[in-house]
Amino acid sequence: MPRSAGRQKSALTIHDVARHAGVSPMTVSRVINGEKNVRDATREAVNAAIRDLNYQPNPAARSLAGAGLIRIGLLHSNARSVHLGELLIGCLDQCSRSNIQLIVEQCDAAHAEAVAAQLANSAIDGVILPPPLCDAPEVTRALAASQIPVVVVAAGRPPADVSAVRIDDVQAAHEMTRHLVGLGHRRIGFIKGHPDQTASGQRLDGYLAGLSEVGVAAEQSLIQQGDSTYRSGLDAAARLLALAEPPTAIFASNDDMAAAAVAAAQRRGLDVPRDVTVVGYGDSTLATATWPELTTIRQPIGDMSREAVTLLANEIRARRSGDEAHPRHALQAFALIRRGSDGPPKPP
Amino acid sequence: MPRSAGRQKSALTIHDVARHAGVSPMTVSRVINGEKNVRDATREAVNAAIRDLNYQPNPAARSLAGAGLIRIGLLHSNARSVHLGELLIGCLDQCSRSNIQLIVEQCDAAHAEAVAAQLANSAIDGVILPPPLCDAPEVTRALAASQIPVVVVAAGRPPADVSAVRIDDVQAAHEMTRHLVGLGHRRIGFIKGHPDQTASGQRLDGYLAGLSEVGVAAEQSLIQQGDSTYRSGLDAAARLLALAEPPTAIFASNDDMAAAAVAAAQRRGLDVPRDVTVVGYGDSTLATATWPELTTIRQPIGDMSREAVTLLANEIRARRSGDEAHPRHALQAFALIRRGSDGPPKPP
DNA sequence: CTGAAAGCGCTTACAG
DNA sequence: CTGAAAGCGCTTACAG
Repeated sequence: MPRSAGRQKSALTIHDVARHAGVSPMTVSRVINGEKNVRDATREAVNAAIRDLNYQPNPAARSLAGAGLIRIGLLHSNARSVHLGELLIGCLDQCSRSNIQLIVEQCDAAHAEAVAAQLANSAIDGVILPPPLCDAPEVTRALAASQIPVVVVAAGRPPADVSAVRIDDVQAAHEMTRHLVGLGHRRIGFIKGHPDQTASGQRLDGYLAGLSEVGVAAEQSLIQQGDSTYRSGLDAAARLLALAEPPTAIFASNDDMAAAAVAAAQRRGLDVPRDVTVVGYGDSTLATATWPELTTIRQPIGDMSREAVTLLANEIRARRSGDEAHPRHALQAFALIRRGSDGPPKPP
Repeated sequence: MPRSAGRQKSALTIHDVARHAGVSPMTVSRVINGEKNVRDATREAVNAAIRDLNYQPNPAARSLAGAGLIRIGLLHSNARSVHLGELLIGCLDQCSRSNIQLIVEQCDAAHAEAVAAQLANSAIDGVILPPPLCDAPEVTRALAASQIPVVVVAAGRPPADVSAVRIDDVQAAHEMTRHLVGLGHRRIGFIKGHPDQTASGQRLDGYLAGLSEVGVAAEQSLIQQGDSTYRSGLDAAARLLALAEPPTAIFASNDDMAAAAVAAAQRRGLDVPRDVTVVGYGDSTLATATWPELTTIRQPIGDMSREAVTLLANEIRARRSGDEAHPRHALQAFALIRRGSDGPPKPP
């Protein structure tokens, strides 16, 4: 008898994979869930079968049979953020691998308590907090009050009592400064980010370390305050370039402000990078949506999101099985991405 | 024996409701699904029990047992796209409402066939195609060959045989042109988008219509070809501004090129909008990550994504129940967002 | 380290 | 109009 019309074209199941690999369905399940007690040879055979057949586990079945679906909330402050796309791709990817349900919610710091209450009430097991929410004490406090585990992503100095995934902002900014010095720059301007974001301070520290490493004294006039927006970068860069002895390079602590610094330089008739070098930080979508494209520090937001999901899921599982859940801090590798906005200082 | 620690707090089931109402679980299922053949009295008893117990059906169980979970694929060409965040937010939102699984996959037009094959193989029921994939014939053709229903989002001229959600690009560009004319502009430059994107042609048509409406003849030199990138906008705007009689306003057919046009003007020492007006199209994240912020046409990408999911789900359900599925074309409202980059022409 | 059995909560297909 | 049986695809708990 044929399958009824309403039925889906039947997808592959764990049994197909088991048959293909010559093991039991149970073993396939173990491999899928990354359990320990499987011989390497067996594991590889199963993985090969999964690849061959292009098998994908049925999430409904996993939730139904499993120890309870994990539901993770991703709070963001702004749907227009330049990092949101990558952030979502990473979270989604890891969630689908681990059969975790992702609930995405918009949240202003102002309504943190209401949102936390709602999350607690709708059976959310944990929350991921990207910038700038990761640095909003109202939000982390409200979540802590509701006993909801949290992992902050890309915070400069994450609170000790919540999990975090980040890059070493001090090191990264240090390396960028070293790169600039290596190019021959000695007068390097710096544009600080929003004072509430803990990463801003870390990046400044890295810049300072890079300078002192080669015995260059920091100069107050070369360090200008921005607030992470394009507009603030424009003003800060203008101040820098109007200096009696302007910098030969400008290091902005995010890409928005770096793009603005490029614009500010060009407005004064300066060519980037021939007349002045400009570098950014973050490698947001903006870094390649400008000209010249920005030399910048790549924060691997996608991978950081993936790890955040994993950390959070582990913490949730530990809690469910009654174990104590210790917050973990993970550091990921950054990279200096060289594009078109940097070069040696202009010969006098 | 107690439930194992790992198990979630067990929720109410259809059996609890059945017992409470004095019927079989099957009857409860019928009531929940609004089937016809249930006596009114029985139906009411069941509904009362559902209310009394505050019962909520388990979605995982329904998907597993039922006519099959709907799985929708979202194909994107680039994780760094400035629209991806909003697009994902919209799809995710609608999918969670309708108990649909969203699978996000990266796809180059070059590997369209491989991706289509993989999707067909992994039991994806339908695919959403945002720009620029919506205009890639290789992709739509490969999907059609695999019999996978498609809905394209934000295509200028969607193929007649696939569903589509879009705004009226001709009208929108027409309205923007009318706005510029209303401000007093008569020499309006236009930067065309990538020739492969069907929306580019539509936007040009709207611009032309707006001009002819007030009896202004189109001028070839005022219409410059771009390719939708920032870089191309820079060059096109430079050509426009170098004209013997330059335009008093520039209408770029996307925000990337508009941001570039602003930069090009500023590089020539022109103030935007005092010396020259620049407007964009799309309201991408870029529109507010520049200065002045761009006056632009808002494409409601979030809502368009939501509707795309709904359209696709309906088409999938129709197919499954053996009905013929007609592609539908939905038009959403655009809006002219006025920000800081437009003004009246500079008095001579 | 691996597998056979039972069952997650619901719906389908059939029988009355 | 209603119900008893089987099964969706997976995981848990147990046994070896």
